[in-house]
Amino acid sequence: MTLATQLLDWYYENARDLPWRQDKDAYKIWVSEIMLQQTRVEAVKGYYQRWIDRFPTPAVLAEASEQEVLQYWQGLGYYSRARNLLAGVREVCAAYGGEVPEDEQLIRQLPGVGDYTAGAIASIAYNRRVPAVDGNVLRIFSRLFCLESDISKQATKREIAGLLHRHMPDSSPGDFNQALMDLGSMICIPRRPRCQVCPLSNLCEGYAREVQDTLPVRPAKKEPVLVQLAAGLVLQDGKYLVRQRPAKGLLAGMWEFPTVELTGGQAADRCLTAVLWHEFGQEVDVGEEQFHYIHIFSHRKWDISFFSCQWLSGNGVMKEGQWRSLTEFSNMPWAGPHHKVALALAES
DNA sequence: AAAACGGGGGT
DNA sequence: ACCCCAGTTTT
Repeated sequence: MTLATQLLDWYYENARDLPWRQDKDAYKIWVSEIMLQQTRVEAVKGYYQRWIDRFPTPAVLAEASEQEVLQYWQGLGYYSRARNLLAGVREVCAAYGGEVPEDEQLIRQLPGVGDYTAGAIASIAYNRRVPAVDGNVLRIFSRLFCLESDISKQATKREIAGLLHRHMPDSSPGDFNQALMDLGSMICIPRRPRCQVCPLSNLCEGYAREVQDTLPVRPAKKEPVLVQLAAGLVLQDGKYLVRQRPAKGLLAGMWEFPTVELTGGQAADRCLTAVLWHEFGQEVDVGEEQFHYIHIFSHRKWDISFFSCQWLSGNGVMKEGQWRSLTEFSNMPWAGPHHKVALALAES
């Protein structure tokens, strides 16, 4: 019995039934792999089905507008993935006749496709014997071989890619890679791995040494930065002032209620008034603070106050931004969870 | 080599 | 609260 045999035997008995495992269509595998980058399986399922219903083939997606594509991505995060996927699909239609190339190196050239995703697509859709090193593989192999090097380091990833490649079977390399995903999801989980029911426990050096709970070794976490924002719900004639974020950076291209970063502890209402005047050339009457909302993600912490505003004089010229009803705004790709909250507030 | 990039679910 | 996820791109 080899590692691959033991793993595949377990996989064929215990494989998860996932929407993107219905067939081996390379485009569908591609879509699923992009959605799954840094995103949980449970979160992806609904988005994937909706996406395939609307964009069933590369040709259909290539014809769609970026705004609509972003809308279908709304809430999934990392929006550059959607842009890259759209650009990549257009490239496939233009350069490869709408068929995803079979060669891993060519797949790797597509925007948004890194080493992992190229390996996953090539192995799953085209049965190529290429490794796909993701967080699951790093965790599983660091335990299997008791590797104590930092898995965020490039050298560690290369080492594990080599080990993985050595252990891949000649047949069903795609199943092998997917089996590692399922093992990492159900058995070799980050905390308190279920070694008692693991099909590879007899091969696992980490388990033998009883150090599986200390692996893998990750980099020390960094302190989040606090960013204080004030957001305005500026109303005129039943429509709210919204603007589009810059094409690069945080939440690129997403629509939002106007916000202003508060530095040095200024009063939020005065600061918001000044920015609205500066950006949109008109005076507003900032009302009472509505509530306070805090959102945290990996490296930043947003502390946001919302204000309701009345648009005053009608003389100024709006330099940027648009007026939208709440319904219209809801149908645009909008930024972040704080605007979900703002929408709920505005609707109440 | 390190930072930037979202959001959600598990514990 | 904290962890961390089917990672890639930019700096």
